[in-house]
Amino acid sequence: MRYHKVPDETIRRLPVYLRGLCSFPNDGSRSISSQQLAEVLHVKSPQVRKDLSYFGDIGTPGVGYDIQKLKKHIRTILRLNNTHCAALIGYGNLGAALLKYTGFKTFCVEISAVFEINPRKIGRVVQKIKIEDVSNISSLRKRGISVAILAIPALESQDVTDKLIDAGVGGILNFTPSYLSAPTNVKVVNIDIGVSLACLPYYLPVGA
Amino acid sequence: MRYHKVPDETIRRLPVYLRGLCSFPNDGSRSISSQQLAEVLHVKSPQVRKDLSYFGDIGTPGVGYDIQKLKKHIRTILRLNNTHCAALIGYGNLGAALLKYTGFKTFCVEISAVFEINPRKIGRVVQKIKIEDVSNISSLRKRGISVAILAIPALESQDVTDKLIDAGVGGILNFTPSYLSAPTNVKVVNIDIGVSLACLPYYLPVGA
DNA sequence: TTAGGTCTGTGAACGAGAACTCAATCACGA
DNA sequence: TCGTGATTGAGTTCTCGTTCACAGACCTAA
Repeated sequence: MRYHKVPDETIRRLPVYLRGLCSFPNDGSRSISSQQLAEVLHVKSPQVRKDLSYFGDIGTPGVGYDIQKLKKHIRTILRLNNTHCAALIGYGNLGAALLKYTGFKTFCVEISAVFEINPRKIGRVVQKIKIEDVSNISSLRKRGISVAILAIPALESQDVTDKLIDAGVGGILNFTPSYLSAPTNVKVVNIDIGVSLACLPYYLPVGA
Repeated sequence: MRYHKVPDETIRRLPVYLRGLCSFPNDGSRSISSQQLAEVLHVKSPQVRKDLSYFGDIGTPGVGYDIQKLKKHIRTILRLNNTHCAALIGYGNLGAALLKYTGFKTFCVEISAVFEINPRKIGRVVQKIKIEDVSNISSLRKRGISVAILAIPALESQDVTDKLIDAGVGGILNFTPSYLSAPTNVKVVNIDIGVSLACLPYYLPVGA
């Protein structure tokens, strides 16, 4: 693993590769070429090779990539070998949907704690998880939870973010429409649903 | 408006600018400089100027941008002047949350139709909207709905997408974890929640 | 009317990432 | 053992978008 800096875009594609591999017919051929993988995922084959080459020699020339080995390799790179526990902050409409969302399983991530500010929701048990007060966020460090999903109103987002950072959280998936200020060693990934939707009309044909 | 091609990234930032402007104190100063705007939105000021300059001379040198005029201008560019109606496909956990989501209002987009494949849900009325069968998607054209939000299982995503395209839909917000094949005149914006979350552990400090 | 300060618009430099290309490597069969 | 076909890994080129820097436009005030 020569240590050039790996582009963020590459990291973002790795889960896509992983999911593609998981849905690949496991029986039959044990190997897959960059071209085959590229076709399934709708990217270019040099892209696949370049992405994977950042992490050392994974494939074998003339053959391709061993499917099982590649899956394991990507999981190791992304640190998805053992199940990661995540905290969900905000049990509103979106929060409730995210808690039930099944798409995290592929990536060995599991929501194991839920926090709320609304006293009427605190204490309720949902999906076997007891909703806690946001003041309990400080306990995340000793519980070994270092990833958080933020699904609360914009107004409180920075306050809660500060609490999360204090509690040792190193990665935040931000569904709020606000910019979150955080130290460089904390990774924030933003999902701005409103903005994503607002872009669409621009691309509509002029008549519509 | 000299017609150089506008980068997608610029289009994506425009809604962010718009939201920033909306939350700006309307009273007092009527103008805002690129630097002020940049500070609020956490981007660089040349970026703001460049983005806006793609669409002609909007600001006035020595003064800045007239807030009201700029808002109107961005809305015009993004075609958000009059309310856009969108169709929601899939009333599962996520779909239900999206229907209640209030973040679309800022951008004058409103969900005005809901479709489902599950017969037990069809006919129910939610948020004043009657859930329809997916076969009704073909009626979207004459109803003037050209934007769709896709929140269904991955398996059916391409089928439904084809139906949407047949019905004249020109923009799709895709929450499914699948690649959607669509003609170039149809814009697909992907939100892959699983992938976004799966990226986070990579950035955690090595001990965690 | 003019001088000075402010801020935009834009061409040019810069940088990051994607695509291309090809030498090096491997499996396999003769 | 050697030759052939397939495929990777990585250096190079290309493309796109961001940042920079400055000329020119505008406002204000004297």
